[in-house]
Amino acid sequence: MTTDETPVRRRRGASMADVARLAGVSGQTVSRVANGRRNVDEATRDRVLAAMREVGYRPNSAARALRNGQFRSIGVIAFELSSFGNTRTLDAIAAAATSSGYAVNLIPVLHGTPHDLSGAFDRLGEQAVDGVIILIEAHRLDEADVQMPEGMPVVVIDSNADLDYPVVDTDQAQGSRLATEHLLDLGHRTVWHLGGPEDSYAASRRLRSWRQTLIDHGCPVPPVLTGDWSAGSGYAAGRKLAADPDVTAVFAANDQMALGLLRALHEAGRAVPEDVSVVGFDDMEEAAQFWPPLTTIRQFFPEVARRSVDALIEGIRTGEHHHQPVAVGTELVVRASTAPPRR
Amino acid sequence: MTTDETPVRRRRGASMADVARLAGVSGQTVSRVANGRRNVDEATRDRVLAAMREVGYRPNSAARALRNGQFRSIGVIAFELSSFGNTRTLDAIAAAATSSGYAVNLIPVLHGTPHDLSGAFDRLGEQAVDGVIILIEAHRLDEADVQMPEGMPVVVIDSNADLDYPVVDTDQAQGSRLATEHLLDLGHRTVWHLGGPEDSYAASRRLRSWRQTLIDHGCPVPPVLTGDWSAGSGYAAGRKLAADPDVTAVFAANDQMALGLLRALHEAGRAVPEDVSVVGFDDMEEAAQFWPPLTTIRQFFPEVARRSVDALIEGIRTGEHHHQPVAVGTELVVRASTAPPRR
DNA sequence: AGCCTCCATGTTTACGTCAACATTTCTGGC
DNA sequence: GCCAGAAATGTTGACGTAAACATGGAGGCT
Repeated sequence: MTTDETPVRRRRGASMADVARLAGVSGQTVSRVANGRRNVDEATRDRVLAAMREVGYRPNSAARALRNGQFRSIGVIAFELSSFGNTRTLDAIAAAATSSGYAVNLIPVLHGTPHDLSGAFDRLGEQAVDGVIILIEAHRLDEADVQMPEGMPVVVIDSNADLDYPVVDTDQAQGSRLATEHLLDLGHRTVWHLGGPEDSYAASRRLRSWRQTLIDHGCPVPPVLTGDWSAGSGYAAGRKLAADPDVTAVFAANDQMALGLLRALHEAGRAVPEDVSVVGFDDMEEAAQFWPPLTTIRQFFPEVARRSVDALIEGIRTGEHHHQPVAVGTELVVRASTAPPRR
Repeated sequence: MTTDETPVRRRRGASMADVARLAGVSGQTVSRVANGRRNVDEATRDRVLAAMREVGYRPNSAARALRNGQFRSIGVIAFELSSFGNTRTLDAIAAAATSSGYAVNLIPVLHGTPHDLSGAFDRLGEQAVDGVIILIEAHRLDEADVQMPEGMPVVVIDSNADLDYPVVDTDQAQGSRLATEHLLDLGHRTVWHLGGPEDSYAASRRLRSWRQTLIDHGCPVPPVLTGDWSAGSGYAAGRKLAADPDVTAVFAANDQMALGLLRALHEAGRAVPEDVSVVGFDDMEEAAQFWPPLTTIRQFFPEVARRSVDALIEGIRTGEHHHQPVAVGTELVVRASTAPPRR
């Protein structure tokens, strides 16, 4: 597997020893300056700083990591970023990690089969990371017969609280309830649901909460249509919904599917929101520019990311983790795609 | 800056020495097995492999990096991933890098101000990376007074060939020409342009090529509207375009702005494509589900990423780089948003 | 037999950093 | 002016790995 003889080229930057020689001090003093220790004489510090600048000194993170047993880096395991939510979350994780002084290692899972997933975890053991955030539907972890390197702190962003790892996620149930109740409050007799893939916990949470909300309000529970998060699948499902004159309100499990749904409704000549009201989930940036602008449930990705990173760093520092799942609330954003039903 | 005394917890995994002891060989033999060298006796290798499994040995990448002077990791410097293109590119870079045995370090630039940018590059010197792919509009690099750590291989994904670094990018000019000619071929008298931000090279390339194409075909060149890539800015510009009855064909510099444009046209009661034809750029996944489905220019992000990663690894290996810019072609995808003009 | 070669394996060492401990220099009190 | 104690600075060694070099034994050739 690793048999190729790579022609290696050493990058040879200035080391502490070089700086020390130039500044006429010991390497240890350079180390102290580099780490902002205060027990260094002002004049000495300046001399060292000048020397650093002169030789273009950069700390060698490999040596530092070896010495300290820490990389100050966290790994993020994710499928293709194509999904809007994952992208936003990753972005926010990177920001949060950076502000906490951690680097981010992106560990892609190339094809999503259990085999590839295991591959990602195998590689993980060799990755220069102190901990891992998993951005993958948890059920796939089971499938993949995954073995985390022993002692590797982990945080999972997912709604499955059964896991053996700390879990952070958007409060899917609350968001789903907000969406459904918004439509009921407008006077719709009931709300149809265009759900995400069955094997997604996020999707099943949204579905379950939608159903429960209908039951709580004494509304009939229509059959569920299922998509795969993509706009294309939303369109396919939308064609069926558009053909049914009973449908006056639909809650799509994400904005992308809602987009496809809108297209299907337009195509069928059903006006939104006059004939059919539509609510999405995510509040992706484009949702405000859909036609019509989409009422949706806003997720707070930065908050999810912040909490995940903090929990992970806590785990890295202390070696323990809180199994208390964290749920981040959502917010209803009302736009033009919802209105009372036509009488 | 780095004065906090962090309570450090060592992660202590099995090392080569542990494996060696258990297998009754020297550390060097373990190293040979770990690296797939073939000059190890079959029986010995098996013994070592068994010992590795028993103690759960994982190579320590810090030690390896220190020893070899290489991290087998590349950095990707990017602004917020919000832009669709960057996300796709990052995703593809991660895939390409992984398949080449390199890890990916995501280095976010938090706010996009010159100050933050310098921060990213300062940190860069300490990052555990062998090279860097820059996913930032190149002109910002100038603004930021950026100093790459000496000898750090760099590849820039951008259309500015004036840079001192190897450049890889989509062939903006070719794509722009495709879009414009498609509309002219349909019989439109001329094509309006909704451009990206002025300080973006990609945007200015698309704009220049659009203008040149019109000139080549002897068409009048209408005034340019300028957005900031966002769907919202597309909407704002779209309101102006929608108010002008002369406008029958618009080429938007990306799909997101095209989405906002479509909304503005709908709102103004101008039918697409009957009254106005619209072409976008990118072919984001949702474009096929816009209303109407959007004719657009498809970019091949995986190709761009592959080329970038290859060029970077080449630079890492050899220490030299080819200044030959790489331009990846595009493809016209015709959908329902374009049609001949109404006569 | 004597010698040379090839191959598996072992030993030493350096990569750059920083904790721990050792030493030197300064400060102030009497 | 002397000494205790604090502050600044130096020395040593270890983190885990792998290249370079060293060793030793098996087999082939004359």
